[in-house]
Amino acid sequence: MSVTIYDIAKEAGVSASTVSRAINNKDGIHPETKKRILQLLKKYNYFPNETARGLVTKASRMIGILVSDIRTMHHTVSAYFIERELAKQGYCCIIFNTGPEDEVRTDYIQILKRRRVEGAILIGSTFQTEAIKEAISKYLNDVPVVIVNGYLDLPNVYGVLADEMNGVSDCVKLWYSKGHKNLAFVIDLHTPSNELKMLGFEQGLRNMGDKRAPLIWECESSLQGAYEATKKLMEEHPEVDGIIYAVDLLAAGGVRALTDMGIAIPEQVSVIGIDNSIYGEICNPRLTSLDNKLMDLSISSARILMDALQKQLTTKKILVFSSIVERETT
Amino acid sequence: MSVTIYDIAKEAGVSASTVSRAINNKDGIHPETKKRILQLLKKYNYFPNETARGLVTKASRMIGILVSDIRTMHHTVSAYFIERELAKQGYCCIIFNTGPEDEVRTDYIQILKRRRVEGAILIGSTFQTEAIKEAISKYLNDVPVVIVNGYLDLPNVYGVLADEMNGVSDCVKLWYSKGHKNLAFVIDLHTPSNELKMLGFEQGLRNMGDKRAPLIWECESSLQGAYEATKKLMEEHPEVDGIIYAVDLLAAGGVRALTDMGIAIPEQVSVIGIDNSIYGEICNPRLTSLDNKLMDLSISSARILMDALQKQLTTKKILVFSSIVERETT
DNA sequence: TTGTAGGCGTTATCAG
DNA sequence: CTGATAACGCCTACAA
Repeated sequence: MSVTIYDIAKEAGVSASTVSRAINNKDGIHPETKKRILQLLKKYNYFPNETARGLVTKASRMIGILVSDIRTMHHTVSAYFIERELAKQGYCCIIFNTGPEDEVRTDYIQILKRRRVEGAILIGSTFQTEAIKEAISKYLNDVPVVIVNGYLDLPNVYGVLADEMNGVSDCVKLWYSKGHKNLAFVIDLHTPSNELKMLGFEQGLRNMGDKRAPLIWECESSLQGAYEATKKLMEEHPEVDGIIYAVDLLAAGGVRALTDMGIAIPEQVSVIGIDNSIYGEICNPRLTSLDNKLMDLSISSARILMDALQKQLTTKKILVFSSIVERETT
Repeated sequence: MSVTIYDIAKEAGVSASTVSRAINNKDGIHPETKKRILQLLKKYNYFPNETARGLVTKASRMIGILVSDIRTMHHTVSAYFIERELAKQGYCCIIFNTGPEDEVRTDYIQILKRRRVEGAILIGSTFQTEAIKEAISKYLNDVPVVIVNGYLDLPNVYGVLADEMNGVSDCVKLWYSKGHKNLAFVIDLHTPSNELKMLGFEQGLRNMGDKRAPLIWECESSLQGAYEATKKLMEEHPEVDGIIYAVDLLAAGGVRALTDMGIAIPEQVSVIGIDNSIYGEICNPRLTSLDNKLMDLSISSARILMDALQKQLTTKKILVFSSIVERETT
């Protein structure tokens, strides 16, 4: 089908090895010969078959990316920066949307193995499960694996985590400084990441000397879910004057509910989201949000993977600090 | 490194070909032998090297996806559905964020060639340029290529397009029926897709018998850009009572500007976005939007690629109808 | 039913 | 400086 190194060799009247030398510009080849070959390569639009090349060099130069659903805003952003960073280093990414189930994810881990990826990045704390740990140690134990916002204790696994726990704790502190002391935390999925945020919420309250039971409020994982949950929350707990949502999208639904109820934001109820995403800017009033530094997190993940690939010892686990971006809802 | 077919063969006391037969469950192998081999495969966590396999079967089972920037909401959605559809068929996607420049994109097309992808999907009308056409005919002429929302006249290129032109024209009609007749179209990038929307706007006006010059308003491609442009638009053209934005994100910025100016939506100014994205639902009031059926478009793209791969003749170019989803801004 | 031999497109290691 | 030759891991005749 495609033109091979042999076709070029024949045309140039040399051997395949000489052509190979020209392609990979190794020395030990006559400049004239090289020039002649290079012209032919261009003439025939020759491109080396990376697959064949990888077979002998034992390097696929492919990285596997697993993500639950790339449409989730913060995962999209991660995937973007990771791809950019890896492409810069000449790697290419094969991406799979795995959904939430461990069995399906295990299948994809096997697929990555078959494709002989040189490394993998799992985006999201939900990959932090026993089943995934087992799958990695069984099928993907000979290449570095980085988890974005998660970690598994395995020799070849690295973790880059957002310090959302302290971030949320800081949010509580901010509210106290503004006189908002009846706080609620609205959570959708109980992912490891969200659990940590919740912990931060509880710790924040304790730090402020609040002895009451923290008000944790469950909601469906959607704009509408947050809308309804917020309405119910305010009906049952009219004293609430500060709500933090596990992610910006939920906060947007919450803001809408409060607005519809005629509740003044931020005077009567102050609102904070998490992710510092575009959602927060579309929201009216504009959302104050905990910036978990997704870009840094993602780029670091890619870099750590690259370091691990070059056998440079890197930290197994790093933490990236979060910071509050204040807008109009606080 | 990884265990090979030979390792298994040696352990099982058979030849490599017998192992191969067991793996690809071909007949002409003793059930007992097969069973024994299968056990060993499991025991050693053997997985065939797809790369090596691809070399001989001449099938990489990889599809290349090129997208300007996957963070752009409608492209994210496309990439998601395309990946899901292709994965279902056992293909894996290698994705690159190319940015807008033709030279860079040409480089990526070459990379796809080197990787010997079996097909490619280019997401976005901006791939509809002469330079890309040339690159495809030069480097990627032996595999099917599908353009999402675009088309190039090349034997191996297929196009799946949203009928946004008629969609926008329908928006104009809708407005007329509601008595809004001083309309404006706000555009950021002059992509082929946006140009078509603009054409639809102009045609819609003509259909209504409007002889005035259509009011086309330029803006920067961001939430803030749309915000500022809208303010200026309303200052210079206070008579405007209907604005359609090239994409939802811009419309969200516009809605915000109108709200800040104390303009009643939709009574005083009616607003329509395009894409029917989550942005429209976060926006307050909720955005009426032209649904360009991105999901259908994307799934069709993947299906057409699959059909083309199986040499089933498919239409070179299909059109998917858009429809208006009315919410609170009209 | 099984094994042998050859080849997929490259690179690497030797000789020459 | 250049050319055989042997891998890389797998599949597919063809032969046994």
